[in-house]
Amino acid sequence: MVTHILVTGRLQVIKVRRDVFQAIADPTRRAIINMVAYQSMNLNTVAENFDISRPAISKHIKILTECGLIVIKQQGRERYCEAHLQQLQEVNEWTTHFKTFWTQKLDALENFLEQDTNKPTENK
Amino acid sequence: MVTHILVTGRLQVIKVRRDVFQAIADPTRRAIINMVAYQSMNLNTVAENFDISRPAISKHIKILTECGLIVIKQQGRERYCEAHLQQLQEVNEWTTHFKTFWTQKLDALENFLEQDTNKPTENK
DNA sequence: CCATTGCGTAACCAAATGGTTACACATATA
DNA sequence: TATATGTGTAACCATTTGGTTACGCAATGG
Repeated sequence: MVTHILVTGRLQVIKVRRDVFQAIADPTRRAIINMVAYQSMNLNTVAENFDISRPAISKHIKILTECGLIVIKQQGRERYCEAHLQQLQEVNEWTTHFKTFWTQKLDALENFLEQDTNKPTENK
Repeated sequence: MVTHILVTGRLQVIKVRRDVFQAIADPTRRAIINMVAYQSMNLNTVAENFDISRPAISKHIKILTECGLIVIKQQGRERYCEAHLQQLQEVNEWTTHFKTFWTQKLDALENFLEQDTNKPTENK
């Protein structure tokens, strides 16, 4: 079911059928994205880079297409995976809101914290 | 099992037992993060803002603590959820790598795409 | 001291996830 | 035309996920 409709740039309508946060939760899918980001690649070539079976990769790619991160271009019997990573903007913006948490080292919160982390009391 | 050990700022060691990408995949957990980011809140108060049960929220918060995004401060019988969002840096950086995908509107790829999206042929 | 509040957790459950093997089928290719 | 290649998908499976209710227990407050 369509959960979002976003219009990017020039009337390019992308129907998102799946939460992009959930799509990138899986490490294999992130690896696929890294792999095809700057070089389109057919499905079998992608699959050869992993230990899991070709159908498993096929499923992952299907999920990525469902949220628009990958677009398939059929070419003869081959299907090329093209990265369309505009959807990652949502993730980038959400995390950017919290950028102060890792850029400001010594805000009041961390000062407070350091009081109990001075002694690195540890667990197992 | 500990999957990462990161040292931030001043010898503050965070043991990450869970992938942060997976932790933020759930919309409820993202809502919790938004809620406590700038104002610590005890668990029951967090739970009151959701339709799901208090134990369900408790589980979500446990997951968030397992990847270091939230730290619990016990205060009497109450447990305050404090946001420690440094881990989101990993997500922010990964998505930032692909920023050109949504900032450069007219790279060769999109030009090509517009050829087939000019007519918004549609599906349901 | 007793009731209430705030919380963790166990036990349970349905659905989603991530993998597999087996098969079908269209496109290349010899 | 026969075979090999590239791929989707069905059927199946174990595990994980996200929720519930029920219970226990320490801290608070009357």
